[in-house]
Amino acid sequence: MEKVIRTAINDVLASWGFTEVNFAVEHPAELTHGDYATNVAMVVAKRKGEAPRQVAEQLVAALQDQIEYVEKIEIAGPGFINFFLSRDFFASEVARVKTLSDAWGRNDNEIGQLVMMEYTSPNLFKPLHIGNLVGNIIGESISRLFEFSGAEVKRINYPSDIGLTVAKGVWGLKKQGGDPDDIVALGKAYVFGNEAYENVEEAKKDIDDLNKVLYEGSNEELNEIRRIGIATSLRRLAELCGVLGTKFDLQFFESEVSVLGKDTVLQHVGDVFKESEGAIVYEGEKVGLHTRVFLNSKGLPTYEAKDLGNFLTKQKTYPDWTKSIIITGNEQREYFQVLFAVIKELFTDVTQKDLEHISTGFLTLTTGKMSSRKGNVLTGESLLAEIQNEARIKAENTRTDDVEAMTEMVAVAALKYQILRQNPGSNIIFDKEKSLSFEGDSGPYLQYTYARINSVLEKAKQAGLELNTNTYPDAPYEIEKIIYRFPEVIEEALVDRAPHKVVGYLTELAGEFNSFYAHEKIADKEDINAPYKIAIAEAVKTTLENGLWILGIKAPERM
RNA sequence: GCACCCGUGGUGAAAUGGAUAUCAUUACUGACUUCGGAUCAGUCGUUCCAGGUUCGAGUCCUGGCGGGUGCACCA
Repeated sequence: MEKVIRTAINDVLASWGFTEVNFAVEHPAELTHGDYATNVAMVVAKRKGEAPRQVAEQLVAALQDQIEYVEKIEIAGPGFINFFLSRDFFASEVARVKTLSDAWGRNDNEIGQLVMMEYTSPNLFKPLHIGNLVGNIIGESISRLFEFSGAEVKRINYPSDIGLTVAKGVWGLKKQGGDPDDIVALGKAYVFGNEAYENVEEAKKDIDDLNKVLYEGSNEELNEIRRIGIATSLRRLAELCGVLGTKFDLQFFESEVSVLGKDTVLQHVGDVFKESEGAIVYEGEKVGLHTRVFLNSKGLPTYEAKDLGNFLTKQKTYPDWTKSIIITGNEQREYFQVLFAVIKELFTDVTQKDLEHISTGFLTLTTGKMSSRKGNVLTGESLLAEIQNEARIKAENTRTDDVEAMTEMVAVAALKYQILRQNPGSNIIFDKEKSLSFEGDSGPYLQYTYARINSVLEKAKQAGLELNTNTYPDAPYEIEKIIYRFPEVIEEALVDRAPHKVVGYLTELAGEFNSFYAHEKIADKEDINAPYKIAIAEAVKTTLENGLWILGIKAPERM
């Protein structure tokens, strides 16, 4: 509808000889200002040399009765043009939701795109970091937005299986003993190794040497410890991804890509890279960035060279890629600018495609309750576990037959909602109480609303009522004015890489539905509008279902 | 030191340069013999400071103040 109005306005502007006018068509904050509003009159007023209101009057005259479903056009304030949609429009949208069902909200804006989406990317030998968890949740949601818009998405995990972190873990296992097959022992070994590295000069040297030995692969015993530890970490990661709802298409390991990265760097010493103090560096200053080391003075590839190798490996695997998106914490923002500058300098054909880095904020807790658990650092795993413990209590009070499944559903919803409710780049202050409160802004609130609709629809069915969109009351319900906006929200959320717009929309939809529910009896046999109210309930259900899918939150039939 | 990001009710957030800054929560008030009260209705309360650009600034520019992050061999 927005596009229809936009096109109609552009046609009029073209007839006046104006092209490329940058104006907005949006939903006004106030419902009294109509369903859509535009500022176009104020934008062209200057170019046309007339007062905004005067321009608006001419536009309204030209548009009057020209747009289907627009019933009334008004001029307001300094020159806003407000469009009021007809009652039939809302009814036709409710009917459309029913028709489209699973496809409701989808578009084909990204059709033909092959998106390589890299996210989560943890350090093996170490419990899943809180940042990895945040990245996973945001990455999965943006992946789904792309898929909902017709793109093909390849989910890629790029775990670090070699390097200092692994060396610390292997060293810890050697020193302390412990079975590399045991995830708990692995975690302890890493903590031990990390502490020693930071505090004991001798240990630091040991670990650095061990790191080099692991790179070379020259010690069978150490190789074996590393191999088993990696397998253990990956198993654990797969478990967590299962709970979170992510399935990777591919995993590229640092150890696999590092040779390619190193060779590429060595081939371009002199033209792209320089030698400096025994290391091979890229001088980012020439493009307004900073210098970074690609090969250290021992000749080992750093994160930089490995990431270069990672990019090349991805490119080789998917030669037809059109977008490469990497999601990490925002402390790596400037780093990725340098990396992208290097890639573009090395491979000129890449400039035709999109390299994108999406950065996520830090997650901290409101209360000291979780973080102060003595000695325990907050990890992605411990956060999820804590939420699950609380969620279990709630799940026991639901109407479900499967408490374990419900616990997981509610816990994941609570966590994902809190992370996805705000702009990906801004820091998240996590409030466990609120996340599970089931009231207001929360994942479980959306799930509850969904389950409730389902229950009402069940009741209606038992009463022998059937959905029908042919008869409806003269005035549209408020909820109808929210439902039809879903596809627009999806489009905007993808363009802005902003799943939080979907969250905000669904929360408003759920709130509006609950209000509708409180004021109108839906399954009432005596009511001639009951079939239409059922259609509305059905439409909200479909919208919630599709929207929650974008967020990676499950919609329970009962709870 | 330099660079990047950020500063919105008590708290947590939203707002392609648009109309009276929105939502949730807290506190207070009110509504259930009800299709699920895990609900609904209402009241109180906000753009860090100083300039500038604009018909119009939370948003853009300049300068402060406050916070976070990054800046050579970690990832």
